[in-house]
Amino acid sequence: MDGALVDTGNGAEPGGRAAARYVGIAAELREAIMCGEYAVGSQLPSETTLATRFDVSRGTVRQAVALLAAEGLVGSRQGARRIVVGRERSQSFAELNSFAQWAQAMGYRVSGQVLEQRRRGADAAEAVRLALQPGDQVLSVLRLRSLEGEPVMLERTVYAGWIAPAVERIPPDCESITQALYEDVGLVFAYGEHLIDAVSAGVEDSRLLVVRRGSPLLRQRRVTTTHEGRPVEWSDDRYRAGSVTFSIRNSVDANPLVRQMGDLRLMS
Amino acid sequence: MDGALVDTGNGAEPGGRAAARYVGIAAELREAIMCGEYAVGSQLPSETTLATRFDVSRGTVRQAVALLAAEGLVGSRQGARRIVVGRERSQSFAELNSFAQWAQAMGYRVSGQVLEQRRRGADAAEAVRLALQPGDQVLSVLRLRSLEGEPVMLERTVYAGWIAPAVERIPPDCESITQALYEDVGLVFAYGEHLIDAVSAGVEDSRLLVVRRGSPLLRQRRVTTTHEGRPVEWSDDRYRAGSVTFSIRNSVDANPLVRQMGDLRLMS
DNA sequence: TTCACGAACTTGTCCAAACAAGCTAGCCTT
DNA sequence: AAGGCTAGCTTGTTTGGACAAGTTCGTGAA
Repeated sequence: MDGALVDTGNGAEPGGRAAARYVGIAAELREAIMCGEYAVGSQLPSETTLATRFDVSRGTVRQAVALLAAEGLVGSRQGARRIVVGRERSQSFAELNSFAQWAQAMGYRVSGQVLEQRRRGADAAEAVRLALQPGDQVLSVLRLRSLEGEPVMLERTVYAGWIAPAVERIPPDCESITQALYEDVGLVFAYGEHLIDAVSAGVEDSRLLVVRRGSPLLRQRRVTTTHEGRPVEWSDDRYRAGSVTFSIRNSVDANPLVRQMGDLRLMS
Repeated sequence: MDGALVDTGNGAEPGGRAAARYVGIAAELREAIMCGEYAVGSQLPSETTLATRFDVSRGTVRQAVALLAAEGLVGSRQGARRIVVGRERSQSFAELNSFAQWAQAMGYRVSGQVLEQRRRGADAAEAVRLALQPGDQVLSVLRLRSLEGEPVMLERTVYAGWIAPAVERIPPDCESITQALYEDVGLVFAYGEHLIDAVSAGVEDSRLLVVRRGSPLLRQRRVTTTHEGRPVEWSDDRYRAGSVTFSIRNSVDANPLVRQMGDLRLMS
């Protein structure tokens, strides 16, 4: 018996085939929507129809359309046919997390440069974010990212000590840190939490991004964790105004985004 | 026979009971997570265990945890037990769409004031966003929203002509337009698409929000549509820096947010 | 003509079962 | 003691069926 011991190494090779049937069905439907075969505002075929067409059970069709719903492409109400609500697709997690992977997917020329890198002890706030003890060793990195040669983003990242050696092995002009860490030590950035707001450019910001002091920057602060929930990095990324826009599609019963209160005391 | 003709008007009464079993199970698990019963980073019981405990099939348990996964509370990998990755919950769609409903849920005193309101013809861009013909009648509204008495957001909204009469019936100091439209004509804002970036305060912005000209504002542009996919409004909301932060939780295989390219030509 | 009713359709919820695929921990060999 | 292997656990995928609940639209009555 058995017979299947092939290679237990890892099943997550890039470009690997997606075995699941419903993923394929979702892809076909997505393609049809993006091609305009199903216009925005129009109805999708019923689940039963699709089940027959693809020769699967209704459950499998439901998984496929659930995927599209999560991407914000289709909406549904009980009793009524599903409708198409959008055309562009939300891309993968990598886009939010890796500047390079996003830019490359969009076909832009991207570059990055480490300006500063040093080990130090974690302060109280960093310790909380990274689930460390205050004073534990962390690696602090300042990186400037450019698109088409123009500096567009300044990245201040703090890595947890346990991943620091791998980060230090990365060449200073590496484009995609995410990818480098995956290839080097197999680290996968699996979960992320992101805070987005607007701030004015400080002295360092304005000098490196080549903008006037006090000019608006879009700030994305994020914590990234592994599959096991272990925090890897805490980062403060600042984009030049106009260089990047975040986009969210949501529906009445599926909403990933939350507004949070700032500190009113700091405002007056 | 039958007997259920109560009111066919709408089935979405606030506070209505959620019949679905899996919603209740999700609520119980969510509660346990937020109470710290399952710590961040720890494992959830297995699906089989939960199925036994709640006396339902595994499929139902899977629906419940899928809900939690969509909220960003738990993560999972095939073969390994599900883990808790976060504690705060993403709230409902209303939060992203309705300033008032968000603020009220957070317990803040919120107010709003219409500063300007007039009908006019839609320009080309508006026509596209609202699925109208250029020149079709729209209602343009300028609203100032305040939190705890402080002006924090300036809202420039364009409503499609067909909803304009209902909007005009709303009193100028109404707190929640979303709620007013629901109560008046039963309109439900079902889907939304949002673009988030940073801009400098213009002349009008700076005067009304009481900030210096050129100071950073967080901008949220959005299109909202009905259940049927019909666009209702197109809005440009600008928040004082520091007053509001957007927050997103995502995972490697569920990501609602997309970064978009700005126009590099406008930057130099 | 208008409105209420109901039949047909469609999505939502739930179950029970089976197998595939990945993970973990403990056992056993080296 | 270190390391490889396997058994058992756990999540992922899929099927087929059943009923509930909401929508749509045509028919028939007022």
